[in-house]
Amino acid sequence: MTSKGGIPASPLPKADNVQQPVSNPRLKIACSNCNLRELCLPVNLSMGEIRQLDAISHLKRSYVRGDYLYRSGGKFQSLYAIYRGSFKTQVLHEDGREQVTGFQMIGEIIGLDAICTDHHACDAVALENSEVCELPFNKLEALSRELPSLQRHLHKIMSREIVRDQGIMLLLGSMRAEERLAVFLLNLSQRFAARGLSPTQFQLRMSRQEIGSYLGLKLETVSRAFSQFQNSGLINVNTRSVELIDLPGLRAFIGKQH
Amino acid sequence: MTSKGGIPASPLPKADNVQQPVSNPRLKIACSNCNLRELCLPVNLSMGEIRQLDAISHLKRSYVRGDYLYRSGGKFQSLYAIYRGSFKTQVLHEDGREQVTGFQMIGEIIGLDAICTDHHACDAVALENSEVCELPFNKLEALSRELPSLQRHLHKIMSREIVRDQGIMLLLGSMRAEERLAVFLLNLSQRFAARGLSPTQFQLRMSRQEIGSYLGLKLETVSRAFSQFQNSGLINVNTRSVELIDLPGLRAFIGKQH
DNA sequence: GCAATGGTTTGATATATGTCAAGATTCATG
DNA sequence: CATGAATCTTGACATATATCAAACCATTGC
Repeated sequence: MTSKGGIPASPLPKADNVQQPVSNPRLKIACSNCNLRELCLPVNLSMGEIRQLDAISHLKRSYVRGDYLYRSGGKFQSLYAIYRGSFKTQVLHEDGREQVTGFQMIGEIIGLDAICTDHHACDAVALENSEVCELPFNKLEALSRELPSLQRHLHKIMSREIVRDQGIMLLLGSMRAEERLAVFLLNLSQRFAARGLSPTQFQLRMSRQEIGSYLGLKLETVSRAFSQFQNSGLINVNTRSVELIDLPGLRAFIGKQH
Repeated sequence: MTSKGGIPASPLPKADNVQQPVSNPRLKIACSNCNLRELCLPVNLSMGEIRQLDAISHLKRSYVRGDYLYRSGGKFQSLYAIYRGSFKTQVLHEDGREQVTGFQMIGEIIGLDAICTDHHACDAVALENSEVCELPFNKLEALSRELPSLQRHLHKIMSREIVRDQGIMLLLGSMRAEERLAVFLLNLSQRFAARGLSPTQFQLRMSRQEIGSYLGLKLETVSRAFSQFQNSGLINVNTRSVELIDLPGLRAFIGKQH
């Protein structure tokens, strides 16, 4: 989701990874070295505990834009921690309608929707070149019975997802088009900031159509709202590159009448 | 949520509840004797395990319409299993906007949104005379480390909430007013059926305004949609008492153009 | 049983967003 | 570098839902 695709290109110590073939030192890196606090699993865990978690996880192959990480209806095996790149999740309705339910970036956990039925309830599609850490759920559950802090963290991640969804309900149910876009941009900004990236300048990894689907708007409406913000001097936008010029102004815009 | 207020008036064996002052036999009753399968906690648990769960839970006092079970920002202590009656949950935005995020009925678990921050992210308000079982979350977590089936069940409940929310996003993001109401009515119908109540005749416990808030519509639009369904012969509606005359017709209505 | 209150229905009108269409820009590919 | 395919922007117009308003109905408390 950064202009160069994910985390800074700090070299990954592949050579260290010898005595544990399944182990994945990248999980640790993705999660402890990137200002990700609270976003990924190993928070509040000791190094020993992180090693245990490492031992059950493994890095999956790369995905390019459009690749499916999983599909709705597919058998649930694992959660995935995004290690590089970004994904969208979308739900499908029988009648062909589809709705983007979220955009996930580095450090975020994906796949929680599948636990309740043992089958995925949505698609997860790569928005760019991406990699994930696979976390087999059975092993994760077993380990979290051993490690109360991991257990609590897993619960928090699920709860956070519920709260996030409630925020989107509020957005979809009671905000006007431009407010929705402002919320969207400010949320991206905040998430980039949490990753040590610029909160004011970034590349969008998704199309107007995908943003529209997420925000409950048509792509033309999204485009017009971008132009409107540009004309108001709140942002600079050129197709997918965005600069937030007036963050307080954007915040103040939400909730205003007209 | 039933016309007479929740579960059938089977007598509650209060007298049995002597040797364990904190114990709550009602949890068992609410969850194993009411066709609630999968809705409440003790599913897939042995009687011994249910007893352990009973031991950590206790019945809270009654609530009347308008009473708060908890408020946004309040300290998180417990989850609540609805034992009688029904609640709504609502999120509040700084600017005064509020949005109903769900209506919960007997057997459903409420409070999951609070885990991630240790503070409630929404209000829970009684829609009628109601009672809940309080489940102190620390104890629930400790017990679920002991009982893998309880652990899995807790995860499923959280995951189900995520999936439910995604369904509402789809509804809010891409359905027309009448479709939204049809989805709402069919969802109520299915939940009543799961409780052994009539799927076609029931009393609404919430106002047009509350339905509208949940569905992202104004109360007048909700009222018009009800009238429209009545005129089409799909339902009979008189203020808050509803009869679904043509369930297949209602289902077919969703996704239709115009 | 009546008044008062809050909730519901229905109508007339306004408005935000959707729809359709054309042109411009960007991106991918050979 | 040239070509074609996506994607994005902008305009004109259509439409679903919101807004405002009035009447109606149901429930509560006296």
